[in-house]
Amino acid sequence: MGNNQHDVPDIVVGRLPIYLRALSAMQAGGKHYTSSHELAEWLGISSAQIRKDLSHIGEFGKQGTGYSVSGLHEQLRQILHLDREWPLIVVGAGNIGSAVASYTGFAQRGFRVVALFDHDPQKIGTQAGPFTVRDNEEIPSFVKGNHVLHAMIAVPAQYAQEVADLLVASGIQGILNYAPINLSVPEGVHVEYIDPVLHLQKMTYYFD
Amino acid sequence: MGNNQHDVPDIVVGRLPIYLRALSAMQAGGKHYTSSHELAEWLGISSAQIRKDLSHIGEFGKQGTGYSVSGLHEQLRQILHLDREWPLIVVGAGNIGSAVASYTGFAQRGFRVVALFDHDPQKIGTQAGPFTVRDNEEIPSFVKGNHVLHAMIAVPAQYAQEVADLLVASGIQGILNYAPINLSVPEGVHVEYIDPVLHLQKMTYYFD
DNA sequence: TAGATTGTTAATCGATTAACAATC
DNA sequence: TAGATTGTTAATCGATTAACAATC
Repeated sequence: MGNNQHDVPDIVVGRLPIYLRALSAMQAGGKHYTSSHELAEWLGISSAQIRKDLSHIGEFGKQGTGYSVSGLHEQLRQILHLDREWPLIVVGAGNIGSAVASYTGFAQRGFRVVALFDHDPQKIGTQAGPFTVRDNEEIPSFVKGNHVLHAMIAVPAQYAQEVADLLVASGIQGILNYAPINLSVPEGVHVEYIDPVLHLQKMTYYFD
Repeated sequence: MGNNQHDVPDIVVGRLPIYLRALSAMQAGGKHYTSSHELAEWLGISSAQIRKDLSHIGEFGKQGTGYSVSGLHEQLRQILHLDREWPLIVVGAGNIGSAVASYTGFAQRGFRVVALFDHDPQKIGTQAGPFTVRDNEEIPSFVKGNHVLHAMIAVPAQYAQEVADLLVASGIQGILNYAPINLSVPEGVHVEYIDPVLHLQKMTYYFD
């Protein structure tokens, strides 16, 4: 009660999309109601954690009954600002960049790739899935002109920082970086990382 | 001193590959020594955390001097069992699976994709980068015959669980799942997840 | 030596879990 | 009503940080 949106811990914010994803799956499966216990089992976490997490953002359940799947889904969508479609650009038209730009999984979940950029004159102008590859030099005007806030970086590690600098200078506020390197960005710009090798290396510790 | 490998907290194990990655970058940059302070600034975490994390696995530094970049790099490689090359298979020869199978970033970091599988008769036998797509039915014999422990799942969400079941039955012990769905696997099998949309959705909470 | 930095201990901080009154 | 489940409080657990003696 009286939960200010801005005192939700980051770690909790990070789990809300996971809850949303589970609720989508339940909805697709025709389920109308669920409980913290069921969600917890589904996700392999504790039911107390789910109730506690949700309590940071509001009250969505009914004692004895649990949660309306579609109701909670809709609430989470609004809290995460996913009740709209966010445009997104991809920089880097190699294997990863092209694959990710063509990925069809964004549409249902609040995002749409609107352009694919590359630095290489050999690639500029070529077709990659539904996109004609644009010149990196067009990034600033494109980002400003289309009110784009999100970008994915899929260039080799040695170019990632300069691309990030260009993106930030262009007005990008959220970067998802596929290059295996840490970026430095100004306060206020969000960076997330995807590096499959880190995940694999984490597992090998337990192997042998 | 007397640190048993098995009392290293998971959360610390998860950071060791990040340290390793930073040390590789330093090494590539010709740096010979570093300190917990320098690493910390590089990674945006505290120096105390780095020293504390490393203390779980041994003593690698010298007072006054810090850490030998190559020395600590080598130690971490050994602790993470990356002093060998791990074979890896990819299931799903769509956009993402094909891109990831062709990704050249595995080789230097301990992994090598050795086969790409798909269920679709239209795809089996076709070429995807350096791979001829194999039939999913070959997975059990291939995994056993080649002592493969790691697999990446890059199939549509609705098939991911059955693929996971097949992989586990074949002897796979570590799964990196690109499908946006939670998998259930037996005790002892490691699962890691990559879902770019979760990262993007986490950021939009802070936007608007 | 003087300055720097480690590895470790103790203190702090924050996240997770357990428990239960409220109530559908 | 009786059974179930929420939202919340208090207890526990674990992770991070601060501080510093040891020492290169």
